[in-house]
Amino acid sequence: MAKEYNFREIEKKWHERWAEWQIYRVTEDASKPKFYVLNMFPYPSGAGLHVGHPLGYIASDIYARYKRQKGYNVLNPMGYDSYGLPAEQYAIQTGQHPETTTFRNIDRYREQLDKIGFSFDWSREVRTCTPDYYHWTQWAFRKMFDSFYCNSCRKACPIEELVKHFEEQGSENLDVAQSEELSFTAEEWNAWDEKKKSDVLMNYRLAFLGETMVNWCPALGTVLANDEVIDGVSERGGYPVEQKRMRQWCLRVSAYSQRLLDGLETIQWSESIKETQKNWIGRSEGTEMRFRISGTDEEFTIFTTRADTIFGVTFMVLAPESELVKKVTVEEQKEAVEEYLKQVKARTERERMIDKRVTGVFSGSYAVNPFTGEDVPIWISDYVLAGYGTGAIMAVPAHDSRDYAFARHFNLPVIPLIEGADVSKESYDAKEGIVTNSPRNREAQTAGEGLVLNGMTVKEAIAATKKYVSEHGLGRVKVNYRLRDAIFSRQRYWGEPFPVYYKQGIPTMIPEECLPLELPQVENFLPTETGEPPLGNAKIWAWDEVNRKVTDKALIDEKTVFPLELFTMPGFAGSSAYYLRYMDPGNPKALVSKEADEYWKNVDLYVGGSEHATGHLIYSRFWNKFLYDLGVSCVEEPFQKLINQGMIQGRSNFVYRIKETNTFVSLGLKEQYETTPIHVDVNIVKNDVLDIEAFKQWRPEYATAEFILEDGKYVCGWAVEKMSKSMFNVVNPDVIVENYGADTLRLYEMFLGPVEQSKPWDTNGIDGCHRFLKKFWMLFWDKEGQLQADDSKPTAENMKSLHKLIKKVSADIEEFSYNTSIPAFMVATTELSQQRCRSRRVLEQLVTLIAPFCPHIAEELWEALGHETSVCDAAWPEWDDKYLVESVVKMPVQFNGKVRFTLELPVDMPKEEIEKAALSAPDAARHLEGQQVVKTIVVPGRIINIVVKPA
RNA sequence: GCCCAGAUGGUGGAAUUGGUAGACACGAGGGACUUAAAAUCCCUUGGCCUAACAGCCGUACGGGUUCGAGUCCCGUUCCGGGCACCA
Repeated sequence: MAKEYNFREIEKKWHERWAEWQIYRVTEDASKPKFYVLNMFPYPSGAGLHVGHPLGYIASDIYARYKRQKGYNVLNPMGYDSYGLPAEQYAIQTGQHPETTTFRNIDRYREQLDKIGFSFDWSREVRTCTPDYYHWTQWAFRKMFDSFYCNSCRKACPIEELVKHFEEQGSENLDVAQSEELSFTAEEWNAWDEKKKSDVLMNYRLAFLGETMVNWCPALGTVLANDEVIDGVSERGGYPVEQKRMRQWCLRVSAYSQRLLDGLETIQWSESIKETQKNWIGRSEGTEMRFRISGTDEEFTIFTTRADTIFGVTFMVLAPESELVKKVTVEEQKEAVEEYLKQVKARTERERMIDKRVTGVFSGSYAVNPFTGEDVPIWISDYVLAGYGTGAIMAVPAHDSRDYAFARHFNLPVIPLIEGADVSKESYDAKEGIVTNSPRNREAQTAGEGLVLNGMTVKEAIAATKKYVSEHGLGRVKVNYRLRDAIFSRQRYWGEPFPVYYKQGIPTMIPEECLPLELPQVENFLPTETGEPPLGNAKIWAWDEVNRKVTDKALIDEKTVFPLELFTMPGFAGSSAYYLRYMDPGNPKALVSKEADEYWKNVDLYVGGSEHATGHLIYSRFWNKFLYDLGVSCVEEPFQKLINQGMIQGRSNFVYRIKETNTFVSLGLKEQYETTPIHVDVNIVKNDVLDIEAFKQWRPEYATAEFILEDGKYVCGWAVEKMSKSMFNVVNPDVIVENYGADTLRLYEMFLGPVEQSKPWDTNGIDGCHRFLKKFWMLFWDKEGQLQADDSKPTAENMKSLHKLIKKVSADIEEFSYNTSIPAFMVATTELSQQRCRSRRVLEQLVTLIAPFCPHIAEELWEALGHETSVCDAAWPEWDDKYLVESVVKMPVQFNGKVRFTLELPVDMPKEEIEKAALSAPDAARHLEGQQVVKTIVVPGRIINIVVKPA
């Protein structure tokens, strides 16, 4: 009897053995180099895992196992991002408490993950919703509150330093990140009361309370961060989002804009993600210029990247929210302006996006162009954003399409400044060409005497204007970033509570010793449309408890009960530094110990979806940079290399019902009838052929269905769609594991295509991978089911097949092209099988090679080969080019000055020798001496390819 | 509108980075074994022409560089992703 590949038994056995051996537990080990592999941890959603989820986990698990075999001490942890909107929405929809559903979902996830055979060190698991974890989320927030960002030293510093500065110099000589530029003296500062000082400090803290325009989502009952809003609706649920002015906790992410940008140059991420982040940060170099309001001494500042177009300014525009609006609005225009402001306010973000009509109103005032002395009208329009630059612009309709549209609509003049630019139909926006009309005539130039741009290229003109402006005190060179501060509070229940209480209205941090501040139990955790936080429903005792804890320690001076902050933190709070916690998960004294952090440093390989490009991947980098400034994290960038696995889409199947009947027609014949396509569960379809009996039982209304078949089969149609329950195209990995085994699932997920590419799941091809594993298995057993490994010397052919495979697989794993390794395994298996390879040495190495991909079968065979330890610790084999004839370098050679050769020579011939020999060779034969010609390729013309093999 | 990535058989996808395009797998067709089915194994499978050998055409489209282009350059079309009154 041949020995059967009983994957169910094998996988069960090894799951138990791994648990018993604690094989995946890692500790810091200075004798080995470290390697940190990390997956983006999942939200434990109610639907459980589908086959798309494990894709990235499998890819990283293969890498982790490979690195371990290469001798690294590998950290490969897993945990759950269990606070936040998705978990809470699921709880609300199913009418349960989020804590109940979250923990149940986690258990379900764990069960599913365990079946796939990952090498996670579960002893390091973290859950963001447990107090011993969010202790450190609150702790970091506290630290941010107590810090400001110093621009000149390019780092976060303790707020005490800033207070000291204020006491001594007021706001003089300050170069720090701030919400708005404030100006006060030391005397003023010292005279202010606590409340006022607190308010002023909010302008500088890295975590601060800010009165800002927020994305308010009434349906979700909470505010959302910019990255959580897509096309004017919420990312979760697609509910409408409106702009609302609210007092919110914010993180001063913008302080780190430049460092976030610079850091991108030091990490190995895909170009597209880096590009996305660069766009999101949106650095733009320009000039700030001051304009005087005509007839007054008042000045205001604008920002422009096209300082060279100063002579083409025909009007100015203020954002409707700008504080200047009041100042510039004259009596006669007051009514019109107020009407316009009302109108703007009534429009939601979404309406503004869809309807891009040109709107605006004249303020009645004029600004003086500092270069020409001309008066230009000041307008108010919502095409200028309050939050970017200074909320005011100089409009140059000839060279900016938005200004152009505005000018044409309100009939304002257009003055072209580039030679040959035709602005009769549209503006000329390109930053190229020769400048003219600048200035238009000498007399017009009063204040700006000396600045002549005519004849310059646009680039030269920008530089010249910048120089002139800063030298003459008309403004300054300025870099602006589009990156906004993150809104950090949510009016929801299921999140980290803020470690904040209000002392006489002053937001105050709960002392470090009193952390964590635990989330209280509440009866009603539903969000409200008005924004009243559900934490307000907490029973008094829960809050009292916290207060007592704080007061008993005499850490606050009065025995009064102070109100606590009722907002909770957003989903990204817990996921921003979890990779540090994995290094030292149980530590009650610190987020991570110095020793653990210095050993593991940062994540070497991070695997996850690209949808987090402007969310988690920005926040985490910001958070880590802050901790780096604090000296908590010893590496500035948290994720050295990033791989974005593609999404697995669903492959839906359809049946075609003939209209108004219960008869279904097969795909090939459907054109003859009028039909309606209906989604059919992909689990009752195999290779697009419908299981008719299963279909009849699927739904009661199909029990009596009739079918028009082709070739005796019912063939279904198919389409690629999102994997979702409603499309009946969800494939559960448990089912695959049950039918084919985890090793087949792992192999097939990788075989499906490049890891980084999105692709539909199609169970059809899985048989091929399963067949391969059977063949692989049979390589080791004879007809009687006996292990057929002996100590015979491997043949040259054996070695060639093996080393070809080692080389290919090693290179593929390093490059994450697992999909091309699998064919190599198939070819090698076939070759070794044909060669009737029995050599223990060869078979053992073969097992170690497949171990990262299919650990269960590898363990079983490794044990059968007589090993008592796990294959996880078997050394990764090295290849030797001497066995590889195909491994060659190609080198074009000039032959007799006329003929070119491409010589394919073994790699082990030193490069210098080839070159020397080739260049001096009177004929090619000299290279071929003592070597056997295996293949000669003569391309019509003059090219010869020669493949040689050492004799 | 701007930026990024891509387009190869019926399908998923290979191609040592400028050197015999289509590896490997699926699907399809044919065959062996079997009472039969499953499983397993073998052969064929880009298109056209041919009895066959051979030959010609083929990597979205149009040009170019090169002895030689799926690969490099220029232009066009299409699909995907990101940003978007960001001055």
